[in-house]
Amino acid sequence: MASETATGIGVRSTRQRSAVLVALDEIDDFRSSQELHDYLRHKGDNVGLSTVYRTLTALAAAREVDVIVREDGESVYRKCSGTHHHHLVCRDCGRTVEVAGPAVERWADSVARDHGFTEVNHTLELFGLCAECSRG
Amino acid sequence: MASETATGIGVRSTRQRSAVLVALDEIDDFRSSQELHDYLRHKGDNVGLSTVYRTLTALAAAREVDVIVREDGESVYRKCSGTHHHHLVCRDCGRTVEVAGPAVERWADSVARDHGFTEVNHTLELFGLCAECSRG
DNA sequence: ATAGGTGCAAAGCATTTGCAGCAGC
DNA sequence: GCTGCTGCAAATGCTTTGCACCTAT
Repeated sequence: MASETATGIGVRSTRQRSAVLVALDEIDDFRSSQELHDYLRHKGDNVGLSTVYRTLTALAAAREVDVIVREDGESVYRKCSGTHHHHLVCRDCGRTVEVAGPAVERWADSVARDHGFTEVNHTLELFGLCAECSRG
Repeated sequence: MASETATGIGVRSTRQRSAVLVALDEIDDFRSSQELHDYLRHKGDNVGLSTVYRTLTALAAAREVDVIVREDGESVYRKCSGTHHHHLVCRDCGRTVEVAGPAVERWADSVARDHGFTEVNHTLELFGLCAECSRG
């Protein structure tokens, strides 16, 4: 809450940051930095690749976007609701559903406590084929 | 079950594969390919880095080792029990505890079903500070 | 003998960084 | 005008691959 800006990150409002934010609003599946960069390029919003990387990294750090590290090690980003949740992602078309699992959170907490661990966070993502894609 | 060998992968038994398998037995935290390579090197078991990569990839494909993709995108490997489980990992010292969560598995299945997804698998890892490390 | 395995060095990729120029404030 | 932001290109770091040699069977 130090200094509120249009983008939520940084101190200046620039064309590039707005463009990235708009793109994230338009797309609502997880996309990599490079994919977002291509998307912007095709729209005519030219933004340097490094800027896309820097912006997404900053947005993720500010918790304004969710990040998932895919199994191939590539990071993908998506604008999400503010509350804690996980994702059910179609591995074919990328369609994403936010899912909340209070039971899982409680389970994670108790497992951590049982083993004497503190400051525990968790990663949990579900990957499968959505109804559309499984009618292949 | 085509052809059973000493290592569980490939058709030949080589010094290099045995060395990697032994190392995995000796260490029981998650280690990257490069870390395992260094470990072997210090032991005097010289194995090419590419061979370590190839062996770990093959072992993971054969489900003989577990893989976790860390947040920085690096893959880390560990020999684990055969049954399905997840991990509670100390982010400081790397100490790892296998945890089973039948409730989580059921939850994942039902969430997937509710959304019409099929062939769903999930990634779930807990990261925190173990008792030792939190007494900093 | 012959395929599979190995190792080196080079290539591939995603991502980060140095630095000069540009642009909000 | 300052300072932060941008963008290019170079650098980084993990991982994969081409290819010639080696070795278990």
